[in-house]
This record gives sequence, C-alpha cells and structure tokens, in this order.
Amino acid sequence: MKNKQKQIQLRDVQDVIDIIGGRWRGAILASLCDKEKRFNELQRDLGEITARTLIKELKYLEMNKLIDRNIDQTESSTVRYMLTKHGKSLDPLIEAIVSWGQQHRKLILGKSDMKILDEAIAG
Amino acid sequence: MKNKQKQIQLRDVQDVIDIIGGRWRGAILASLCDKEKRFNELQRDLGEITARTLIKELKYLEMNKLIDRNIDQTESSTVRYMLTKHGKSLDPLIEAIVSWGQQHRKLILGKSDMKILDEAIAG
DNA sequence: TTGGTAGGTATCCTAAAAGATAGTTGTATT
DNA sequence: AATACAACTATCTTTTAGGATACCTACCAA
Repeated sequence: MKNKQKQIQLRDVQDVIDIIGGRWRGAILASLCDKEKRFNELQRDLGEITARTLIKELKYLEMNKLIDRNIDQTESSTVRYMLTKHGKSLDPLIEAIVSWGQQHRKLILGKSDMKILDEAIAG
Repeated sequence: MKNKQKQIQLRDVQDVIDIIGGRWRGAILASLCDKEKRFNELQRDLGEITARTLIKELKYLEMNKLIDRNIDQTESSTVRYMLTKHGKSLDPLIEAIVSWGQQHRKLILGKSDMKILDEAIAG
C-alpha cells in the first residue's frame, strides 16, 4: 500500500521530466512564460536550436496541451505560440526550478558555469 | 538588460534539467527522498533499470554532490546511497513536480497512463 | 519580377543514452 | 567446498535525440 503510493510518485516524476526534459522543452516553456512568441522569435531566443527540432518540440508541447498555436488571420497569417492555461500552471514550477538552479550554482561553485563541475569537484 | 535576465533563467532551467533529467535521475532522487537505499533496493524500486545504467546515474549524482555512497563497515560492507544535505534541498522541488504531475494527469486524462496521450488527443 | 522574411518539411547522419547479457569480486551461509 | 546474494564491470547492440543541409510555400515590399 505504502509501496504502491511510492510507485505512483516515481511515475509522476518521470512523466513531468518527460514533458519539461530534453535539451529544449524546459527552455521553450520558460521562454513562453515570459510572453507569447512567434516561431522565429523563439528560435532566436533559444540560440542554437534548428527549425526541425523547434517545430518538433512545439508539436509535442501542443499535443500535451501546454501550448497553443495561433494563426492570426488579420495580419498575414502570423503564427503565435503561447502557453495554455494548463501550460501557465507550470510557471511556479519553472520558477522553483530556476531558483534551485541558482542556489545550486552558488553552493557548488560560486561561479557562472556548472559544466566545469567535474574539475571543480576533483580539485 | 531585461533580455540578459531572461537568458540567465533559460540557462538555469537547462542546468537543473541536466541534473534531474534523463530517464532515471529524477526517479532515483525521488526514491532517495523517501529514505536511504541499498543498490539492489534501488534497482527493484525503479523497476526496469539495468545495473549498468543505475550505477552510471548514481556516480553522476555523486559527482554532483547530491548523493553519498556509504559503505557500512560493521555489516559486511553493505553499500548505502543517501541524499546529501544539498540533495535534500531538492525535496520541495520534487514534491512540487509530483504534485504538478498528478494534476496534469487528472486534467489531461483522468486516466492512469499518460503515454496514451497521443491517441487520446487525436480522438 | 526579384528578393526577403516567416514558417515550416524532408533526408540524411552522428553521437550519446540505454538495453541485453555475461562475467567478476567479496562475503556469508550451510 | 559449494551455493547464493550483493554490488558491481565489460562488451556489444539498439534506440533515440538532435544537428546539418537543402528545399518549399505564402506573403509582402521594392
């Protein structure tokens, strides 16, 4: 019984990490927390993502009801991506993630890049 | 300036997802939030993970100072994995994740498995 | 009518993650 | 001395994510 409960929680963690995990999804959602964005705007925002990857991730997030894809008919069929209400419910979680990430960096390094972690710990 | 701020947050999100992301890390940490565990105990807990993968992930988490590997000398060199103090600071975040995950499943399906999401949405 | 931008698609390719499976070492157990 | 379990390690193979690149369509502006 107690064991069952635990299993459910592990699955929940896995599911959420599926959704915000991967190289880009978290960042896409974080970027859309700010405000709605157009395709190219997102692509510039994220830096190095290719169009192929971006569109794939956007479709995935759309399927999961986290974002909407809106075509603005008035203005030459502009496409806008925005969080759904459900997507917006992720906002506090993302902020918690950001805040933990900042603490983590401070605690581990007091430096700006966590990728050098291995050396830092070895030394 | 405002743009700069946004960049930093995106990086934070990425960093944290690096740490708790992937197929297993989140679940391993969640499982250790409960209590310290032995290697085989963890392996059973997580269901389908192979020893090779588990040990790799454990080493990664150890390197990132989130867990400790303790050898109990008294009792036939039993190995125990447990969260460090820093690892424990992830607990609230993991609980937030679990709670959002539960909401998500309810909202999307009212069912028990999110993996059938695609069909559910298509229908 | 040519060029530029937005919003994509289609193919091919590579590197990294993770599974399958077998083997190893140490300890305790009978 | 033989068996069994814990805690790994080693090798090989498959799967998957994501990059590189080229192309396409619609719309507008000059």
